[in-house]
Amino acid sequence: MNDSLNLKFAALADPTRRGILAMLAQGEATVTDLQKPFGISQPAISKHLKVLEGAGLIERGRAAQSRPRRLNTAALAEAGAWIDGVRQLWDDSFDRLDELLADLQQPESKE
Amino acid sequence: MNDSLNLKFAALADPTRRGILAMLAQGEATVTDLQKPFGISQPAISKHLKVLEGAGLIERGRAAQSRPRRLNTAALAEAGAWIDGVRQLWDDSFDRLDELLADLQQPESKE
DNA sequence: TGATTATATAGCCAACTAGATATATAGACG
DNA sequence: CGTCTATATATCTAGTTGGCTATATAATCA
Repeated sequence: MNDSLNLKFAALADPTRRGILAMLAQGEATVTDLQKPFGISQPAISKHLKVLEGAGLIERGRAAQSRPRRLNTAALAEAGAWIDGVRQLWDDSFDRLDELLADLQQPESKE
Repeated sequence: MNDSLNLKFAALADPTRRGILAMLAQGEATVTDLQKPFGISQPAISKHLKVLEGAGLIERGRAAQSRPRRLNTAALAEAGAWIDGVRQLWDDSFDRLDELLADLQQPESKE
């Protein structure tokens, strides 16, 4: 259970894949387009795209013999939501109450 | 260059580490505390903590013989900011102008 | 001091990953 | 049809990773 989140974060862990996502944020791009900026082989790009697609982060279109990729921002948002969730949990947590109390008990805190 | 972002996303790629972060979102915890929920060895936990600390996502305190870990939300926020940046880029992109135009040229769009 | 508790480190191994090259598939076009 | 362009798949390999057990360090306490 939540495997798709797992796939998303695993996909985001690679810098080349993040680069691909950044490129796709500016619009659709073909495999050949995507290959240029990174100094790696076409199969390597295709493999990365497969991972990204498996994570739902991108989608595959079709135009003539090319398969332009497009960003799926909703899937990206899910990863962002996990991060926000943890941060929110932290912000709302009462577990740090003792710290606050400790602070209040030392009125002459220098620094 | 931006290596620290890399470390953050790599750290987030593992489900156990995300679990640890989720636990720490509710307050400090020791290595022993953290070990319980996951069915893995103490050294495995320590290794994960080392990765998380290397990414700046957590910090190490000290209390008697224990080293309680605490979440660093600012570092987490940086990963979130990258995601938001890509989404923003997509939202603001003019590359999809043609789509809009195509839409406008079909006035009888139902729905 | 010696025993106990908490954590870290070392070394090992199986699984996975990112890259490469070689080859296959598929559509476009003359 | 054959050729070119675009992409996908197969196979291999070196490097990384996540887990383990065994052991080391470090602080506490009797």
